[in-house]
Amino acid sequence: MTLGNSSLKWRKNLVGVFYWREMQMDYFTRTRVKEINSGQKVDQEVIILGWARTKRVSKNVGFVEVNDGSSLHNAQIVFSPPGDFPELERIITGTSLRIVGKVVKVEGREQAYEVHADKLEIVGECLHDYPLQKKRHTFEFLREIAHLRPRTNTFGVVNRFRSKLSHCIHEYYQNRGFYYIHTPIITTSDCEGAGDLFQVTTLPLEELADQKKKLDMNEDFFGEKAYLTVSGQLEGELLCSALGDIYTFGPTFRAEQSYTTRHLSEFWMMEPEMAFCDLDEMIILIEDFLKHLISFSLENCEEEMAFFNRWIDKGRQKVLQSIIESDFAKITYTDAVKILEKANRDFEFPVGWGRDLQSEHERFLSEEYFKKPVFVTDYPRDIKAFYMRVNDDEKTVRAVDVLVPLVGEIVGGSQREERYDYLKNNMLQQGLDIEEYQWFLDIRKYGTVPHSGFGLGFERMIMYLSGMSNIRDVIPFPRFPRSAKF
RNA sequence: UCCCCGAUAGCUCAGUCGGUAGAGCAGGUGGCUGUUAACCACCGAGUCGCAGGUUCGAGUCCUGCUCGGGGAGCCA
Repeated sequence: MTLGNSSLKWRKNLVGVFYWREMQMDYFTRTRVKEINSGQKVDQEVIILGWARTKRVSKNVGFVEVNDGSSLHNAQIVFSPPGDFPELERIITGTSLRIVGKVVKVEGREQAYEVHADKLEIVGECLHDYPLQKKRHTFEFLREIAHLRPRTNTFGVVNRFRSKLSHCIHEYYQNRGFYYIHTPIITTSDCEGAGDLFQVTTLPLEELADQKKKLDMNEDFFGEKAYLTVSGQLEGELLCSALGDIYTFGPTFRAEQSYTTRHLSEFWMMEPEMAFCDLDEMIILIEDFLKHLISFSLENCEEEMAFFNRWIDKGRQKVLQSIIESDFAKITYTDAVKILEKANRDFEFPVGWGRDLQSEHERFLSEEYFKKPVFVTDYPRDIKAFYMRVNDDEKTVRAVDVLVPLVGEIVGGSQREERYDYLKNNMLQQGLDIEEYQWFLDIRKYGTVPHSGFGLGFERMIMYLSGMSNIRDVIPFPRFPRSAKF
């Protein structure tokens, strides 16, 4: 294989750790497009490694816009005269290139800097059936070519934003003394109260199906039924009982048959768990945390936010700005029901104390009544999970959901039941096997402390910040029923 | 799992009353211009999602299936 004019002579260096080529791609010495467009390299000779986005060639001058993933913006490469660069003819959108040239500051053009090319090499040709055009594609089409869609403007922006926001989350918690915990992906608890699970097995299913034999789970890999986790919370509680403040941030799996714009079968969730922290204290943290993510986006992701504001959801920036300047709304479930009952509104589903809030109810509260994020607390005990702390009224639990316009529930959390007897009773009432969860009960026996935690849906947060309306478009390779390609 | 909508060129779509297929973009060729979603001319490109039915005749009407989209439930 030939890569442009560079030969592929590899040699081992003296240390024996690195390999490099003599006529290499200049990985370490190339200049990123982002640096060129920020004016750091004016009048210097640079090497650019990237992909052609568009080409315009005439008799006296030609232009190729090159993107290398470092930013939304392309470098404009100028070829003058085009006849000196025969490789130009072979360039179409998608072709990978190595260009050597000089950075020049220009006036009165769309871009402030250009690169006047001295040398052009084609690294990899792009076949003519390349499905990505210079024009806009529908997100539906791009989902079908998820292997190529990262090369588009929107998905470039989304993926860079995802990376920055992940980093921001780690930084936020690390700066506050939280420890990052890796909770298990494989679990044997079959009822964490958060939905259907994917079973993990090494049993030869097709063979067994033919034999019509009764399954002996003792022969499976773990000697019992195992699943992919639906939450790191239970293990998180154990760690928080030792380290004080911890957080998890990893993939989470739900096997529900959900076909909506805000559900995935595999998504990323961030779950902090705080010892000696009650619900009201946690709510202060949640609001500070969410506002931090918003102001981080506005201040440190200008390129991304400007793109979202222009192409995805006009006015997004203004909405976010107004949210960090005001307080979140905060009501109890009981008051929320009263508001909904008085709303004089024909809801499809009835409103009533003891019934769970439906999507349309949540939407009404966050999008119309409060028009901003709202904490809803103290839900009826019967509709919430066994581990939530029971209030003195014995009817409600110290749960909290954060509802936001556009996305719905973005955070769900609670103060945990730290009293051994209460927790045990709840578990019995909900039909859980006490023996299987003895480890979870044990921390209530040995120096129990009030503690609280919540889960933030990472993709939903990205949706909220960006205005992207389908969760399948804020994760590189979405998994949902009947779809796990790429 | 339930309800609604859709599937026509590589992409985005049009296709009237049932009469055998069109545009823009992309690609090719040529031209032109410091161009910038460049522009102009010409060219090639289609088992109209699949299977069956009604009809002299189906992209168009009917049935089933597949796939895609939206909504509901479940939740983050």
